[in-house]
Amino acid sequence: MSFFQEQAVTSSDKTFFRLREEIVEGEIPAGAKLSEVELSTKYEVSRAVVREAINRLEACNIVERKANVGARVVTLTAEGLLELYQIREALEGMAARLAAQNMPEIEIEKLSNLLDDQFELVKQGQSYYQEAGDLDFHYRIIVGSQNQQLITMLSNGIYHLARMYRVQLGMTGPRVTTAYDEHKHIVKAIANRDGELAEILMRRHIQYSKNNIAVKLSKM
Amino acid sequence: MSFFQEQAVTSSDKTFFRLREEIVEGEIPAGAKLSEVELSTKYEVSRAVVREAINRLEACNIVERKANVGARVVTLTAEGLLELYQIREALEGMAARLAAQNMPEIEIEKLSNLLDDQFELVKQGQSYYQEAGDLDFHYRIIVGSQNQQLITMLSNGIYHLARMYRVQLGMTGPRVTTAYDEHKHIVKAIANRDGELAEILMRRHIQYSKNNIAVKLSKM
DNA sequence: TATAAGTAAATTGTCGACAATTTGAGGTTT
DNA sequence: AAACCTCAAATTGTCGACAATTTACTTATA
Repeated sequence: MSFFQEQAVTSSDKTFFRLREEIVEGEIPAGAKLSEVELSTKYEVSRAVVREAINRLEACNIVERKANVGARVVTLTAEGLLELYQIREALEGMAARLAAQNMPEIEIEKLSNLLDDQFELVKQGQSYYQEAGDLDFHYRIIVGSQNQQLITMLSNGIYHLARMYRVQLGMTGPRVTTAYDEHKHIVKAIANRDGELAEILMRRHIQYSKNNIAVKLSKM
Repeated sequence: MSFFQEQAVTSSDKTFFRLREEIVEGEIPAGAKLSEVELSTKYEVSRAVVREAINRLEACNIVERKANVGARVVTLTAEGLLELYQIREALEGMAARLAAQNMPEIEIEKLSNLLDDQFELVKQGQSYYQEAGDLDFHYRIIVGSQNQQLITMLSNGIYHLARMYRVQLGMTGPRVTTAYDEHKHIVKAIANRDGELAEILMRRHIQYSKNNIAVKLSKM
């Protein structure tokens, strides 16, 4: 499930990862107060490491903090989710464009093979998409952009937040049907080194996801 | 010079702002080690405060930190600067598109008037651009997007880093000549509520800046 | 001499205690 | 009853000290 494995070396790292996991997966609900003393007793670490972990979560836009008052898990709104998808559209569109320029042939081939494998599952009736496969696809293209800052931005920031939104709004496992073909076309454009087309297709792909989510949200 | 004024309430805030200023403006040079004890004596605060400030700088991508070793100011490379401009192109392009959808008429008018004022200066021979005016222009469009996460991302993260690059690579006060016209056209597209054109023009505008910088870099 | 092992100094990571600020309850005044 | 103080409890912000780790120097050995 985790590609880019981050490894915890300090106690703060562990606390940060654990806290992020609990928030993203919904154990700690949206809007919840994060009490430093409470968490430090729960995790059996000092307040200082909890503080540092919370600071990092704030940097990820997962919690909001007010001076002298405290930190709360961000409250999720439909607008916030749509905003996030607009950002993803811009950044991942650019990633696809850059991947068409920079991604090594061998990586493109591996990505193509990955899709073929997934296609086998589709034929066998296993519903495309598992979320993991989708994540893997997007992540490989991001890495393929070879823009280090873009990679950091998307893997550290956006994805956890996006997953958090989906979990908390009850829309894990997005649309199953057409995404496979869209992925296919994107890879083809990258293989053809057609950056402009790759960007257009990726942006449209993300727009579809966004619309799909917007529809679900409007039924709530 | 500072639009979105952030106000420091805690001691950590002050230390963070001050440290960021010193780094961005080059008083603390690229690659410099940030010793916690040294800074805490220099600023006359505790190490905890300095630590928190450094953590925040890390979140802004202004310093890099290795566990049990310490934090250093990021070393600036030409590739890094170009990477940053690719990200700006994607995000600010999207911002322009959204501004065309969402920016209130009154704000568009104020932006247009701002450019007219600046045009007076150009006629009087005062070289367009001061950096401040350029920043103001871009910032207003970003805010006009009304995408809160995009606004946060660009104002907190990207801009300080971009300025830091320009200062340290000795390219403050970018190209003077054509930028005014480009700004004019972008505002016109926004006023016409033509998001697609606004995005294209903004992206091209940033590409020009990037190319301009790339040329300067190649002469070094 | 070059390499390796060992040790001391310096730096970061973690902790518990104290200071400053906010919050809420209770009482007072209009 | 509503608005406004007062004060205590709780929470966050800051601090100095100790623990763990890295770094650099010294010494030993091939």
